Amino acid sequence: MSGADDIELDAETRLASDHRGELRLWLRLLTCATLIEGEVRGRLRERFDVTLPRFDLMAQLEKSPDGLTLGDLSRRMMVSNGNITGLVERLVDSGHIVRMPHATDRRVSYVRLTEAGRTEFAKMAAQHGDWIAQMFSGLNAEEQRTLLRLLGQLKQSVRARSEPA
Amino acid sequence: MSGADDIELDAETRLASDHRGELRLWLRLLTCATLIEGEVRGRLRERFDVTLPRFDLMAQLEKSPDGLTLGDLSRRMMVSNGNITGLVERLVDSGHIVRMPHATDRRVSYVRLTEAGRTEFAKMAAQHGDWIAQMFSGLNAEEQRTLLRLLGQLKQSVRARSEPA
DNA sequence: CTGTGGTATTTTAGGCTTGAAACATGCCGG
DNA sequence: CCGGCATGTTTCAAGCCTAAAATACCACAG
Repeated sequence: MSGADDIELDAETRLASDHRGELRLWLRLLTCATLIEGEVRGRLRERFDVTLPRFDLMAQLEKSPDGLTLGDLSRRMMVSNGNITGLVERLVDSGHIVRMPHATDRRVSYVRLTEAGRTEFAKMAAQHGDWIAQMFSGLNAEEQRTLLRLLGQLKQSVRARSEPA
Repeated sequence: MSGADDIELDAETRLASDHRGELRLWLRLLTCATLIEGEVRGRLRERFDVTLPRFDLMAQLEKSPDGLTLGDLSRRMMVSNGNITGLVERLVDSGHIVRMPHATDRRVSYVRLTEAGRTEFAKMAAQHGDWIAQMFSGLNAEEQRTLLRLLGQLKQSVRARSEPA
């Protein structure tokens, strides 16, 4: 690909390869994500002395009371396998989660919240929801719906053009 | 703003503290950012053997031909000071950028692209623009405008509710 | 001058993250 | 049974990132 006969400047000012609009949009999206993430990270650390990746992992487990394998976690959190190994190790050390062997397949290890982990997570999640809601409160219900829809489209668009697996 | 009379009609299903909609929106925003970032990171590594943070730093310098201080970089890239120190060190080692002392203030150090750095960056930036444009191509011009506007609102909303400095 | 408070950068300790290679098992055709 | 390929997890080296403390310097009041 990239053939691009961008030699000719089409119409008047805009070259065939002028992607400023999309770059601007991407930059703004990234700024929003970075701002929100930074805010959440700081508050979790201050008020609960927990890191964002740990919180995210616990959130995944909360949604799956029967436990998840490390591979499940890796896919759902969209991070590498090796990353999960370390995260799980630290959360086991702190008593928030436990490992359980798979009944028959000795390769896989399930992981789930402990009682203490679930209790702790519930407190954090409640606050977390409030923080997020507050940060999005500058958009009314319809604007939120529109944003959700457009981001859904974007997600599909990105997926379609990245890993056509 | 924020008024949100969510009292009405939450009689049965929706509690006052139900922030599922906002959480869903945040999750989707984060997914989009993660997907795009991962895609860009992978391609930069494969085709140019460069990391995303290095690319980002060079992009900032490209926009400021007269150079930037480490503090400028830290603020614009929204990362910590210490992070910039290490990033700059590696980019100096690889010959992409150079440090220049401030004329009178010996605390500050300016940094700018070398000729080689600028040339290398130009190649990367052209590709980068194409990748981004392609990933956003599932949205038409109007949808992109709307998304840009809503993200702008979100950005303001987050800023207003985080650091009222 | 000289202390005092502020700004720019670096250092430090710890944790997160990746991609690739190594391990450990499971599965299956022959 | 057994070799070979696939799958799940860990290890490894390198780099990214943060918050906080330390360092270096400037400016300015006295």
